[in-house]
Parts: sequence; C-alpha cells; structure tokens
Amino acid sequence: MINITFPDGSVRQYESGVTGYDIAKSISPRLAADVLAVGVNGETVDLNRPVTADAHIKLYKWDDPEGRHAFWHSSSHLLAEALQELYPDVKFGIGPAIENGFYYDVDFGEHSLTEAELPAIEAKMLEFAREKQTFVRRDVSKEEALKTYTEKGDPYKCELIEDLQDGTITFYTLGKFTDLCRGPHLADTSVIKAIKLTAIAGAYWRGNEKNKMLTRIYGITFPQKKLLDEYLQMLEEAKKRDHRKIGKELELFAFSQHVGQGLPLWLPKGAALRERLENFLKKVQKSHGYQQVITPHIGQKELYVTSGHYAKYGADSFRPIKTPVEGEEFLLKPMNCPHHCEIYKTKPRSYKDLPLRLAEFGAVYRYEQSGELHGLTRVRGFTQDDAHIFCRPDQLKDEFCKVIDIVLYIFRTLDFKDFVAQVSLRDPSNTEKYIGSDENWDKAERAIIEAAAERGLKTVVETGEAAFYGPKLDFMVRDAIGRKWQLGTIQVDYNLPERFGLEYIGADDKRHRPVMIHRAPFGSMERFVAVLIEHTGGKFPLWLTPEQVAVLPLSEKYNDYAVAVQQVLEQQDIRAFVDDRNETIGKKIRENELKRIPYLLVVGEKEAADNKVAVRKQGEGDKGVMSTDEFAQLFNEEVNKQLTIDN
RNA sequence: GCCAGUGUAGCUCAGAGGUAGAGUACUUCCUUGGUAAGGAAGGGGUCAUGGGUUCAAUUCCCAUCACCGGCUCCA
Repeated sequence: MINITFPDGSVRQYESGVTGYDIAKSISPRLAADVLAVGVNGETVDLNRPVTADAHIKLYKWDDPEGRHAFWHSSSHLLAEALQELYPDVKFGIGPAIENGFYYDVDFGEHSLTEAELPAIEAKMLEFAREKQTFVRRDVSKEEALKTYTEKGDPYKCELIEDLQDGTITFYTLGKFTDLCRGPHLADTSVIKAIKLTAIAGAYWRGNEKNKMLTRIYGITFPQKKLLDEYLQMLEEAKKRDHRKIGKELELFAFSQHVGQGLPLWLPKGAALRERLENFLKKVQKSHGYQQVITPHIGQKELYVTSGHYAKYGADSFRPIKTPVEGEEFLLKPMNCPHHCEIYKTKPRSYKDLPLRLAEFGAVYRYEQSGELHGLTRVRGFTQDDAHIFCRPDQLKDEFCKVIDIVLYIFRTLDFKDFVAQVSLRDPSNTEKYIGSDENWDKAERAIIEAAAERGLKTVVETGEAAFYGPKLDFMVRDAIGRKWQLGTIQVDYNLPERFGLEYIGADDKRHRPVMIHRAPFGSMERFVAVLIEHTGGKFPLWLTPEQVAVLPLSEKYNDYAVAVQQVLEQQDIRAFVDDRNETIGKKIRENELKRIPYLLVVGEKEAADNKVAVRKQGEGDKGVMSTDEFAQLFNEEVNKQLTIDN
C-alpha cells in the first residue's frame, strides 16, 4: 500500500500501481469523468500512469491549465493521426499545446494545404475521437526510435531524437499514429467533443529562417460544443476592439498606400488625443526634473557608426540619404540616443550636474520587414516618448527606480492593470550578439534586477531578449486577441557613453564616465495609443477623449441655444460640438453613443427657456436636468479626479 | 523577407465569363420631434494595379502592390 496525499493535506491509502484515474474514481464517478491529467509530486503525468510510491497528487480538470494542456496536447496528436490518414506522405515536425489550443507543424511535400481542406480533417479527427482511442505510452531506446523514424521516413523526428538522451525517450501511440512524445496525455479521446482548426500558417522548422518552412495547422478543442461556441463568440467580441477598426471608426488615424507602408497618418481627432497624452507626460517629466530637447530627424552616417547601430542594423535600414557633396551620407534617425549624446557633449559636465535628464518626443524611422507591420503597433515611422538619463554610477539604481515610478504612475492614471514587467537579459551562450564588456553587462543586469525588486515589481526574466547594447526592463501588455506587445521600456547602457566618449568631472577633479538610461514609458505614441484603444474599446478616459460632449438640439429651432451651450462649455475647456443634423433625437443619441461620446446634452423647449441642459451619460442613460454651469462644474471635477491619482 | 488568405461605392459587405448590387454614409425635399435608427427622391464604382486567355474578363490564369492570420525579425 502507498500513501497518497491530496492538496488539502488529507491522506488516503491505495494499492501500489494505482492510477490517477483510479484515484479519481474512488472519490466520485463524476470526478473520474472530469479529470484530464494528474499531478504527481509536481509533475503532470498521464491519468493511467501507475503510481508506485507515496506521493502528493493533484487531479487536473478542464479548469486547470495543466488539464487543458493535456487536453490540447492530446488533440494535436489527434490532428496528426487524421493527417496521416488523409495525407499518407505527410512528414511530422512538432505538435505542442499552446496558450489557446494547439498546433502541428508538418511537411506536405509538394502539396499546399488550403483552408477548404480543413473541414475534412476536422471530421476525421472527430471520427477518431468518438472511437474512444487510447493513448499508449512506451519507453523506447534511442536506437529503436531512430530506426522507427528512419524506416517511416520522418527526417524531422530523427533530428529531434538525435538531440535526446538514450533512456529518456518515449512513444505515444494513438490509433494508427505513433509519435515521439514526452506526454502527458488524456486517457482516451472520447472527451474531445468539439474541434475547430483555426488557421494555416507557415513556420520555419525549429524557428530558424534558414530551415525549410513547414505548414503549421492551428486548432482548438473543447470537452463541450458549448465551450467552442463561447470561445468563437469571445474572439468575435475581441475583434470589435481591434484598434485598426476603432481607429477608422473614430477617425483617429489612417494609412495611405501613396505615403507608404507602415507610415501612419494621424487624423485631427487622433492627433489631438496624442497631443494630450504627450502634454500629460511632459508635465509628469517636468516635475521629475527632465528637460525637453529637440533634435533633427536625420544625422550623419558616422554618428551611427560611432554608436554601433550602423554595423548592426545598417543593412536593414532606410538607405542613407545622399547630398550634392560626394561621399556625404545621412541616415533617417532610427533612435534618438546618439543625438542626445551629442547634446551631453556640448559642454563639460560636472558630477554636480548629474543626473542630466534629456527628453524628446522623437520621430524615428526603422525599415521593419513588410510582413511584420501591424496597424499602429508595428510601424516604420513612429514617435518615441524618449528620454536619456546621464548619471553617475552611484545614482543608477535610484534613477532607475524613479523611472519605474513614472511608468507605474502613467499606467495607473490610464487604468492599465494588466501588464507584466519583463527583465530581458543577454543570452550567455551567444555573447557575440552583444557589444560591451562582460563586466558592464553584469553591472547593468544587476542594477535592473535590484531596482525592480526594490519597487516590488513582479517580474518575469527572459534570457536572450536583451537589446544588443544592454539589458532592459520592459512593460508588456496584451492586445484584444492576446498578442503581447512591449510598451514602456527602461534600459541601462554602459556602452554608448564609452563609444561617444562621454565624461564628467568628479569631486576628485578626475574624468569619469557617466552611465546612461534609455527610457520610454509609453514605448511609442503609436503603439501606446493602439493598445489604449484596445483596452478601452475606444471609450477613453474623459480627460483624454477627443470629443467629450455632444449637444443635441431636439429640433432645428433650438440650434442657436445649442451653440450657446457649446460656447459656454468651450470657455471652460470642455471639448463640445453641436449635432445640428435634421434627425430625430433618438437617432442622434444612438449615433453619438456609438461614437463613444461620454456626455450627451439634449436641449429643447424646456431647456432653452430655463437655460439648462438635459444630461445623458455614456452607458448610464439620463442623468436629469441641470444648468450648463452646473454641468461644466461636475464635468471638470470628474476630469480633475482622473488626473490626480496619487502615487 | 517567408507560408496561407483577402482586395467590389466614404464605410460594412453580397454577386456572377455577357450593361454593377444592398445596407449605411452623402445631397435635396417632406417632417420639427423628448432619450439608441421618421419618410421620400437623388448623386456616387477603371470591381487594387499591370499583363495574359477569350468573340467577350470585375469574374479564369500570371505578376505586382496593399491589407489580414502566422513564422522569422523588432535598435
């Protein structure tokens, strides 16, 4: 007999060799029907794997990530089985579970899979699922594994096996399909009730663009049809928040083929919104001792040779700009740091002058690969809310912390709750990717980790994600459909000061090298506005939104009074317009609600006579009648409240 | 850059090898209203661009461009 300990601490005795499924069944038949995988001493394993020693176990159901993971991983095998049946010549790559569903990378050889073929594959999967096929696990030697796949003619699997250690290799067989796999899997396929193959994409074998591109088939499965419907419904809803759609609807920004790919045009309302964001940040920065600077959009090529950017990115940039002078070349600036370094160098700096904080909303241009462009989140011309802090080494951590404070303050004011602080370190196995000494890298990485800890940030560490010149702390957020984007970024840099020969005179009257912090709380105005749109669904905070108030005259007879109301509001810095179209009040309300105008003021005979307005608030309906001044006062109180969130 | 898909009116989208459609927006007229769509008439398209097949191409084929979903990349 062995002792099985449950998450609540209770202990039960079972025969050695008992499976997770048996344990679930001994508790209740319902649980046995719902359980998908089992955690044994922290490791997730198959439900039918025998447990032969005392263990802590946890039974995972659909609501547990581990349960869904096993479910989707098993579904990817089901997909592979169906593919093998329908396309006997297909070669298999890898097929993991992902955050939402699973995929399988396969090589169809000459065949090019189209979406029209997916329903047949889904049907075959469903057919197999209903057969209640079981997953059978088997240990194999490396030699046997290689032999199996060599005979079958699956070169990708052979390559994977080559990298594995003998003695750790397992096969899982499902129906007629056997796969190299670590597991864990469902007991059988009968729980897979709803299947949707969602997308076909190309994906390089092992993520390396020098390798062959395989066909990746994405899918998602559920234990109930209802859950699939809900999922698809949720995706539809998310698409409605897409910033590209809302940006068009609300006339915030546009693109023109004639101007060029990835070069956004800010329309009047979008520009006004962006300007307010910029002014908001400028004010915050001013109070934190930053000074605004302005630098040109181009710089001599040598500037970027000095910075090291030319060697790294020169080939993938907008081509240098030539001038009438032979040999003279300028680059559209891809970042602002070299210009700011030159500002630092305009005069000798004393240790007493530091930290020097130079800020600029700097337009930069990067020739991103065409396939990478995406709405406002990935563009070729954008504006960084950039600043560079030049400080003494002993000031570094303190300065870094202060930047974190600014980022957090901004996120709080704009009600951004859902973000992850990511510490990006260099990849120690690939040091030639980076410039700068190991010593400086170590110092910089330590400073970031300590500062983040000091501010109590919950962080995830990603190795290999650092910039080529230094480690960074990024604030990552998700868009409407769950893609991750980097917004705010803070980066420590020992390299540029060295390359530009930046110095200050210390208290010892000797020359010293300052440390530099690059930082952009928004990241870029473009990306920030995009993510803000998706987070708010276009219902921006009152202080920020382009049109705050619509005055709706009940009929044309009250247009003059409506204009008078609008003027009173504008005198109090409230952005109002009159909807004087010849339409019914119902239609004006509907359309202005759809335009996400926060306040609608209905004015008719009664209001005009009493010098009042009938207030309607977005999403809340009729708020009653009050004088225009009264409304303006309440309105401005609301705005001020939004802008005075304490640190 | 690579793989797959899409491109028809300002917007959202039908359509078919033989004279181009709807809803909405826009213009004009009627209506002058009380909290999410009042009524009528009218204007508006080189069917992304360039080639090819065909008696005939917006429709079929090829190329290019842009957009969309991924991969790679992201100073």
